[in-house]
Amino acid sequence: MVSKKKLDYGFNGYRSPIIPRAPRSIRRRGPCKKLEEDNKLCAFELLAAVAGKLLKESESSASSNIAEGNVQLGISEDINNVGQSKDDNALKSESYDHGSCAESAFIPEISVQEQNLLFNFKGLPEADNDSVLEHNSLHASSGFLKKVDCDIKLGISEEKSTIGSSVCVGNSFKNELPETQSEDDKNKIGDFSMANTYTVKDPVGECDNTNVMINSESSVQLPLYRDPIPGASLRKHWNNVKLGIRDDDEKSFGCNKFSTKIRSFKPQSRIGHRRVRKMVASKYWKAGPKLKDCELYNTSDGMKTFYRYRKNFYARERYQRAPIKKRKLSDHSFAVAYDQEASSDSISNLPEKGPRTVKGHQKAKDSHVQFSIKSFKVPELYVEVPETATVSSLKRTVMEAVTAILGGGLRVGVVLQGKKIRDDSRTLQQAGISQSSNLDSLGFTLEPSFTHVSPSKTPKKQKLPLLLPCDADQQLPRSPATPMIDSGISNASIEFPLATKLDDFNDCKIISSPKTPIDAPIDGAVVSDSKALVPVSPIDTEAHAVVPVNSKTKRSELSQRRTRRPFSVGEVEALVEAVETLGTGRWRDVKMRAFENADHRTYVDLKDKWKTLVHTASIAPQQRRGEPVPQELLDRVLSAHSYWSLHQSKQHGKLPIAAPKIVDAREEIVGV
DNA sequence: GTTAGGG
DNA sequence: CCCTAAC
Repeated sequence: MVSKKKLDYGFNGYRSPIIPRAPRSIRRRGPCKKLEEDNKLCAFELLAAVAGKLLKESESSASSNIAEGNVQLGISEDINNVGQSKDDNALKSESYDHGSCAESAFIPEISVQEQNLLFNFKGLPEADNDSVLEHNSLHASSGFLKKVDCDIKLGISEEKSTIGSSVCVGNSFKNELPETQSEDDKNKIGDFSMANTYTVKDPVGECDNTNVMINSESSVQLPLYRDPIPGASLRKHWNNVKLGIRDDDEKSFGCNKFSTKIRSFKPQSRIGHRRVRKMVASKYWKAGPKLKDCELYNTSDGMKTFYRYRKNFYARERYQRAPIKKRKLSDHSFAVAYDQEASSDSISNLPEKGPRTVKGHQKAKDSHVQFSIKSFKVPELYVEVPETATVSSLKRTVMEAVTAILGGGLRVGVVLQGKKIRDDSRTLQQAGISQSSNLDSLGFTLEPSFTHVSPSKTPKKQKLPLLLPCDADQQLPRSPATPMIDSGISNASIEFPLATKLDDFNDCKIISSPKTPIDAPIDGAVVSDSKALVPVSPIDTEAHAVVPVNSKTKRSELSQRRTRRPFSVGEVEALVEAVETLGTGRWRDVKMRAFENADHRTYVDLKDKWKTLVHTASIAPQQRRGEPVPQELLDRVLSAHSYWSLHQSKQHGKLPIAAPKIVDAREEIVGV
């Protein structure tokens, strides 16, 4: 075997050849397998079926009592939970086992360590202070039949000494289910309620200070696609994300307002219906008229993104054969645990306050404005599961999709009057955010910070630290957020509650109202019929502002271009080394050999790098840019390149080219 | 899933 | 780096 022979390729001596594996080209290649897709059922259909059924059945029940019932259910349930360990407080997946809303998944519960959970419901003492607890199902329901809003506020007030930022996570859902409802449905709804509710022991007590609890009108949404019309889009979103201001007159309707807003900005629409109809053949779905209107975001870009995710899922699965444990919602993963800093920086709104970029920086006496973010809408997710998959499997799949999005890294952006506030060090005052000014124009955005989904195949490999605490043991599709990108909250473990709102169901209808004319175009643009659903992409406000109307930088989507990670000299060397040995055309092997642990370097990257190296080596040094690569390496690049060009690495397991410089020293030896 | 190349 | 065709 030639492989064992030592070949002298240069003056530098031998290099023990490595026995390369047969080139992939001659390795067996399985026939195309591509039907998984065919065999898979659109998860939506499944979900839709459930939802549709639910709705259908509920069409005959009265909703008014639902409202009340909800609250009660919620409360009772919650009460039981209160006092339990935080783990117990954590979301229970079971909580949403019932009635799934295809449209969105909500993670109703919240588990915040050591936090105070405030469940506002009618009757909640709002007096002792200025806190304004708005919304509330009961209030709302009384005023608006059929609407039930349960808001949960998580008051994170760490001894007033800290920022006392409180994030109120409200999961408001409205049941606009018509008339009556079967017992079953009630139960379902009840479940939602329960899930959504988390209660409170000491309602306002904790807020008993000068803090003003701002109504959580804030809603942050990750739009699936970018709105072609910048301004419009922005406005849309921002408006929805405004901070609630205490308003006694309206306190009871906070939720309603909120929901309305949310609806208003759903891009959606008609196309959505169409799409749904197409996608979901389910009779149930059809049976659920209300659902019809649910919007489905869909764009080719989004789909792409999705596929990207999916790819990852697959990849992960492949490497982590171990069953993916259903993630326990209980761990802080999805808990609405906002890092203090993060929350304070991006979520809280303090009227008059000094610098507050640092936790604990505040004076206790500062008055705070607390506002809650009712929910973060989870971008549309698209999952596919075989018809034969188990429900559990479906759940897991959805969970993974969600996790991929949330876990991929999100950061919060603050937008004020259409402008993104980037300077994190500025105080709210400096940034122009004060209660007296334009809270209405204040908005928050969720931006994906995961620039790439790491194709990491080595689960064991440790991920970047900035991930959530629970990250370690989680192999779920979570990509290490790129640190650089994560500037804002890199060290924070922020978890956005997924919220699945019943709200969405109802929204559907309301949504249909031609909210933003601008939506139209969008809809029109949506053509893809494929069932992909996808994670939405957050809008890049900045881009919006600047991009011309047609601009549709696909990049702005979720599928952001990975951050550039220039190869270091060391990497180049490793690459050269590997290629010298393995030859070109075997990038996967090169990857394994030299970049096994570099999750961010895919074999494609290596291939590309090699390509550029060859180019670089071919051009005059003056024309080269970037970190200079030692000429020596470039020489080796050329040598190896020419060598392997002559000896197709594919033909036989070739020998490595050992010596730099003198490449063709003895090519013939390689034969055989 | 990999490769090879164009973009 | 991305995207894709081709394998």
